[in-house]
Amino acid sequence: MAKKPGTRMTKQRQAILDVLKSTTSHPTADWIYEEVRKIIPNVSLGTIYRNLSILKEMGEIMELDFGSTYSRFDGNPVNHYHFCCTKCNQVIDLDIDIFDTIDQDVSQATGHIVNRHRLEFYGICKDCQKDD
Amino acid sequence: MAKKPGTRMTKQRQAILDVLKSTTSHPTADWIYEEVRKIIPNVSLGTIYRNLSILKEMGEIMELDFGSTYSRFDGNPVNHYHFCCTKCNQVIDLDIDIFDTIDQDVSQATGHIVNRHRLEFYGICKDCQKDD
DNA sequence: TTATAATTAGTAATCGTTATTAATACTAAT
DNA sequence: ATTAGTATTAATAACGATTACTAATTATAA
Repeated sequence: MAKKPGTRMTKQRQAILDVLKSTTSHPTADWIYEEVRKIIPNVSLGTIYRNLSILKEMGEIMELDFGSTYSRFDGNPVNHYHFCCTKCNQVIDLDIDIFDTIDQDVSQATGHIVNRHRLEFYGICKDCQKDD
Repeated sequence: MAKKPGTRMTKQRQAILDVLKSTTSHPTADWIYEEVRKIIPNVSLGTIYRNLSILKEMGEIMELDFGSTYSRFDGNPVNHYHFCCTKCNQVIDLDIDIFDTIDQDVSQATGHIVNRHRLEFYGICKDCQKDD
């Protein structure tokens, strides 16, 4: 873990990271807040947001936004693609290969420097197809 | 234009649509508000939001969200990809071919019904590379 | 025209997120 | 150990984009 000098790994920050690393459910800040409260009952919501921001800066986690009014967070910082169910709003990791040359392709074609890309699919998940 | 029975094309709605169709700059609701005010000075911001929502529902426009706290809107409802400059926050249309079979591919591989996908690239745009 | 319901302007409320502040707790140097 | 310095915290207030509400207006079809 790349530790910037001066940063401390507090029990709050560790708990937030642990919660995020232990799920693949792309939780919201509020869900993380509730989970961390089970470990540190008087943790503050502001602490959740501040640390999520710091952990993102550190490259430990990713922030996702899928057209909702709120963000979701992903404990896996390595690029991967997502499927979003427009019915139940579940976000599912996709196990498909990354287009690893596409950034360079776009860069050459356009002249913009491309650092990363994101790809998302929208539709109805397997579960939601059952209950129709 | 697919017109749902009961919906009216008011001058406000028409103005909002005109403003959006006449730019490729992916404006915010607030920018659209300022532009429409030049035509209808006492138009309300709530009217902007309500109509953007309705026009999106009608398939006339698209709503974009790029990790900001606000949405951007696109007068071109046909799927296309975007480049977002992380320095100046400009959003640029990309003239690259759509992966038109990828939705089916993911659908078959996962069992989820895939209706659409979005692909975005992030980096430093041509303009911002100059002023370093 | 007229009746009906969609739409509007204006404004208040909502809600996710961010900023503020005084208190706390690491960390390193004495 | 004791201190000084500073990152971090809990609690709470503030913020800003968006949405909801309401009475008045206006497009549309009969």
